[in-house]
Amino acid sequence: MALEFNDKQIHILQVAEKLFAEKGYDGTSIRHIAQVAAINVAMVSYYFGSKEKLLERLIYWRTQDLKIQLENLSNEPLTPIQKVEKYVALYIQKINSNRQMYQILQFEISYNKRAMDLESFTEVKKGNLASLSKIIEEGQAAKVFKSNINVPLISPTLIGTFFHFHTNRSFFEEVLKIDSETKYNAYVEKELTEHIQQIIKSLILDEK
Amino acid sequence: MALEFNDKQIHILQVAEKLFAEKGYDGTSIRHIAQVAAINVAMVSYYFGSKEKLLERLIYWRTQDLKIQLENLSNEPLTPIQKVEKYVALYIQKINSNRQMYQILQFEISYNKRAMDLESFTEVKKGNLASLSKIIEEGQAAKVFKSNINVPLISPTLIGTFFHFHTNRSFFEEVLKIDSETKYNAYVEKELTEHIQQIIKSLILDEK
DNA sequence: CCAAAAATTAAACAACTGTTTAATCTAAAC
DNA sequence: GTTTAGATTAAACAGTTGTTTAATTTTTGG
Repeated sequence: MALEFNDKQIHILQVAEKLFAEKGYDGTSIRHIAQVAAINVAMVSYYFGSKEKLLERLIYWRTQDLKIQLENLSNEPLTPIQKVEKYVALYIQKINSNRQMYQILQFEISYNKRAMDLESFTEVKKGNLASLSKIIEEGQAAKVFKSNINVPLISPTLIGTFFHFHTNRSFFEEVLKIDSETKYNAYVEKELTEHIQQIIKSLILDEK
Repeated sequence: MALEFNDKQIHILQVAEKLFAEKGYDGTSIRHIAQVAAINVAMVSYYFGSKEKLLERLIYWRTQDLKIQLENLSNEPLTPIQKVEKYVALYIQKINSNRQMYQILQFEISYNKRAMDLESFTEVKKGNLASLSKIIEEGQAAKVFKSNINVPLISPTLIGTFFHFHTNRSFFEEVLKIDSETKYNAYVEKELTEHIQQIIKSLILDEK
């Protein structure tokens, strides 16, 4: 699939991403996209063929960003436990900066009525899982990690915790007395990240 | 708000719940609901006023079910840690049997474009949080729980883990080699539940 | 049995949906 | 400067949307 987009196409993709994430695919009309993007309605069909193909292209375009880069991490002189911590921090950072796309994907996956090709996303998930498996195997070989770890259950906890927190943001802002965007981001970066790191360490560390 | 529904109204609510959960609110037309429920399109307006009010009533109707019953639990002769385990098991059971409503609520919360009254759900969440706080305080008083526990972060992990697992069900079925409905339910009841219980225990237990 | 109320229906309504058309404008190529 | 391909437009298209209407049927209560 060709992925060379011109500036106008990228602009449309960005507006569509925002609106799909905010109002859902079905809740967003092409006319609304056109209005926000300040273009004519026909331009979406002209450039992308259809609304559904626009979504397809958007997902394929953004999905490339969701792969966690661990090539460098593997070679860094870090202990297995440090690598896990860094993996978690990188993952949260990645989800956080791609909130909108994760939101869209989440609903496309559960409402799988559009026979959409989500294989590229599945590949990314498998890749991320394999990266984590590798780190964990290193730790197990070094006898610092438990031997019986259910690796596939780690990412649901990581992603699920973050996303449920974010979806119910206003509830937690009230409960935790967070009253500004800055404080929210700080809370995610520190408390929430540490919370998740602590959980994952407890799942893999051998407690004597 | 009156909540006495006749059989026909309940039938409409059940069909709407199923379709809203499967295809989303915007992805579900009144005509589709009417067709599945085998009624005339006008009946929805007749009984509920509008599509939006149907959703409102549906949420309010089901939300009552989402409160975790812990009155009996508190009086049972259980240790604090046993109470937490039971709390988690009850919570997962509750989410599992109300998957559809949780799906709808998740959507409505994040796409809060409909100025919907979700306060009843917020109250439930607060109640569930208070129940957990009470158990944890008991455990802290008995010196078996840690003193610095971030209680509000526990439920996002609980609910988030479950839901992300369930949303990406087909992915995990492939990875975990689960090939039947029975095996899936068994996995949720056993492995996934134990996974979450283990996590939450690690968050509250004082490790010497 | 009959009158009043409630339930049910098909049809119509206007607004909105994604998409296409055909005409016009813009900019590059020769 | 003319040709040509691409970009952009307003208008029209047919289908769907939620909702209302007015007529009809069914049920209820005296």
